[in-house]
Amino acid sequence: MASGTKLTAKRSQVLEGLLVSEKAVSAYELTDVCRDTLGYELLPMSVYRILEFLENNQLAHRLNTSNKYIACAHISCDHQHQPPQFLICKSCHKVEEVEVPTSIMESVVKSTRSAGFTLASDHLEIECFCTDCDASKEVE
Amino acid sequence: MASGTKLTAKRSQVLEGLLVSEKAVSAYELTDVCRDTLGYELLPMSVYRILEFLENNQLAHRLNTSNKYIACAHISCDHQHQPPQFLICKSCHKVEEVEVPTSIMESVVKSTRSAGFTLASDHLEIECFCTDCDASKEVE
DNA sequence: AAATAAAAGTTATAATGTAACATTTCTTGC
DNA sequence: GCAAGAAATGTTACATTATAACTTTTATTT
Repeated sequence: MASGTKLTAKRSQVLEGLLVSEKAVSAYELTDVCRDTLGYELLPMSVYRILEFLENNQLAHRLNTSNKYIACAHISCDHQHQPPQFLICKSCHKVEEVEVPTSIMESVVKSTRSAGFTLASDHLEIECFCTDCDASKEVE
Repeated sequence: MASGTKLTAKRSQVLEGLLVSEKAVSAYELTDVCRDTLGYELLPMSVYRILEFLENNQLAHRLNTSNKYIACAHISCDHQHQPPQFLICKSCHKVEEVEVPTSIMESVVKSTRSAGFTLASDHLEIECFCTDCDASKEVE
């Protein structure tokens, strides 16, 4: 845990909510999960604040593509990882976290630099359909 | 233009609004631009609908990362392009549209497939800081 | 011109996110 | 231990983004 901060009871509750969700959830959905499934009373404002804390401490990721949150897949690891690449199902919000190959990351950084930009995100988000949702689409 | 649909006056107005904006704008911001800069009266609901149309007809892109919209850089082209990669300044919302190298796209598709997902998006979004905003950050 | 389809208007409301300030809880130096 | 300050959380209000449902207008087709 970084920078003199603490994983308080409330913060643990929100993290627990993320972990039991098993998919990306919005702050409001997470508030519901905490109350309905876990019995924790939290207001959305608190959930937002706590999510920000979890993000800053590498315990959760915010998926900008869908305005949802997910627990980091490497909470219990003590070693460094490559930047994550999130495969996000647009339909059911299931998320797979895979590592971005170094070669890709280099290429992205390169094209970013040559356009006069510097990278601001620690991950890539890819919008997908998972096997289940893809199959159900084909039946249409 | 695809599928028997028409670029009506209103749709042209919204596209014009996107073009004069020169950065990514939200549907509500675009409503303001259309009224204040161009003199077109449009309600946000109409703007949303028209943006959806423009997107379906490759005239605009929705940036999921920031819930904003931008005109396609290749409106007047008649040839096919590689999938675009958007470099989006988190601070001022300036957007650079560059082509995704084939090698990267292949790698992304590959890692997507091997995780059991299929690609659902026609572009990549990269969160960045542009030169101006990056510089102003360093001064802090 | 009547029937139909497409587009746009209108109203209401849902969902997502943040600002500002109050209160409570936790540290820390004494 | 306790007072002072810092950190966390509670609370209220509101801003922003987005969509649902229905009506009216405009365009197309026969």
